[in-house]
Amino acid sequence: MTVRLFDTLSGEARELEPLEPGHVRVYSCGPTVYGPAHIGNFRSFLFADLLVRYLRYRGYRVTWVMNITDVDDKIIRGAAATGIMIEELAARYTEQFLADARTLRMTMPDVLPRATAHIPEIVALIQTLLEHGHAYRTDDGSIFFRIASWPAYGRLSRLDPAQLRVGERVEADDYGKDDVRDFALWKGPKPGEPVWETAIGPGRPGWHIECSAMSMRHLGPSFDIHTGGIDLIFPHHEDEIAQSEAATGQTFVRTWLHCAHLQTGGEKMAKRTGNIARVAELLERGISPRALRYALISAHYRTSLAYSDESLAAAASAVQRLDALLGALDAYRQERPGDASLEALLKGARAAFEAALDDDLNISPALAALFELVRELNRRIDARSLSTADAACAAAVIRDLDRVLGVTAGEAPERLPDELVALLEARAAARAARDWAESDRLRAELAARGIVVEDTRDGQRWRRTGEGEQRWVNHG
RNA sequence: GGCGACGUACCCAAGUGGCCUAAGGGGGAGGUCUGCAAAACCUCUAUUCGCCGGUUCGAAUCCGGCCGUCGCCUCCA
Repeated sequence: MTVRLFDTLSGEARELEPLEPGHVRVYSCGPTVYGPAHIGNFRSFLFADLLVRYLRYRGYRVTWVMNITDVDDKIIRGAAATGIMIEELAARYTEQFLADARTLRMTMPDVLPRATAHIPEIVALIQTLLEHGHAYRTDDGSIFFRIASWPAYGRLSRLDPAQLRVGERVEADDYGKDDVRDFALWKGPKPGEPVWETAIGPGRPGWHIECSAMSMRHLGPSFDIHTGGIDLIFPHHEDEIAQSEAATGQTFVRTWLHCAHLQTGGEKMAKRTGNIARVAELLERGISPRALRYALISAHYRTSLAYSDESLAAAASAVQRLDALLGALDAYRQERPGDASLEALLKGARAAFEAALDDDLNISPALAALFELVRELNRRIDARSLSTADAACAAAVIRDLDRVLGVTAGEAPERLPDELVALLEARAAARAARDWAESDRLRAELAARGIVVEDTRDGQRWRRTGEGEQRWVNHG
């Protein structure tokens, strides 16, 4: 069994064969830190996270690089509008991004390179392109990539350069271009904009060049996987290929993976349409981060995903179903011989889970396999047909599969204040004495203090009421 | 205008020629279990896959047309 991934450039699914056997190098286009990212952005970051988690689950060593664009037109405008330095604005939203990423349990990339920390690499790349005749200067000190010098331009996006509509938003300072379709590698100095004094003159980097410079700096001139949103295919990734391959003469990226858009209200979630939701706002509304993560990763990455309050609620229920099972397995105690068919059940579920994800990260059948296992384990819990050791074994398998998904509750349960623990213990005692009136009174009292209690054959379990992060904790 | 994706139950969403009288999650309706509650389990909730033709022994799956939705075409994850 091998991992197959759908490559945008060739238009076909291909087996993953890392350049260096056993070691996969992945570059993901990360955020431009001009404001807080919305959850549509996070869909694409979490898709990359899922990829990395699965490859590691599969035993690959993975080097994952995600860039942070900390200088661009929007950041400059944003800083000017709020009267702060661009470094300050970028730092603020970089922090915000990292906080949101942690909230959503995104694996931390091995490297998070910032554009402003890679000016020498960017300049060197542009110098090479100038030397090879793929780039030219204009009067204002800008440097452009000459599309006409690169016949393969348009292959990734399947666009014919000759057919490209010339945008209406051509800036005044772009008039010096030889061809309106040429794109900026370096932007000449302008008042009020950051300027670097470099060997190619003063100015600042264009958007596309940073990804080429940073990916090749950290992963080499040729690497395995490059991810991003589908909207980056053109022009961003098309430009990356052109400038990188024109400079090195080598294949830039072996497999291009693109994540489809998050849809809400029937259209793409985008800042310009205003139909956005942000992680911090959802947290304030009491949404569980794990439910949000589940909602964003639970559909195949190449299909657009409908997001709504309803989809979020469905995700929350699905996550709670997993929580409830794990809680039940952890509390389960039964002296009896082991379940002879359990091993085959667990192996079968794992095999189905892996087969689905091997197939271009097809997560839907993987989740189906997981939930079929959940139902079967619940049946066996009800039937008391598992031994204590069986239950622990089953829980371990679920948690192992969750290394890929990252949606189950963490290991460290919350400690309740002593007075609430006392109430739980009093209730357990009342139940042991079959004093139902007292038991119900204590349940109501706990409920009034925000604690839901349930009774199982293996004792009480509790969790906090309301929205937000919830998990069942077994108690006696 | 050019290029592309998609249309499966109340919602989300797999399945891309026979194992489909169509996964899984959510929601809804009944039931079992339970002191009660919750959880869990069981049954039901698409004889049908946008519409119309065609190919085939056989199609949700292939082909053609039509209708509809969405995306990209130098801000974009």
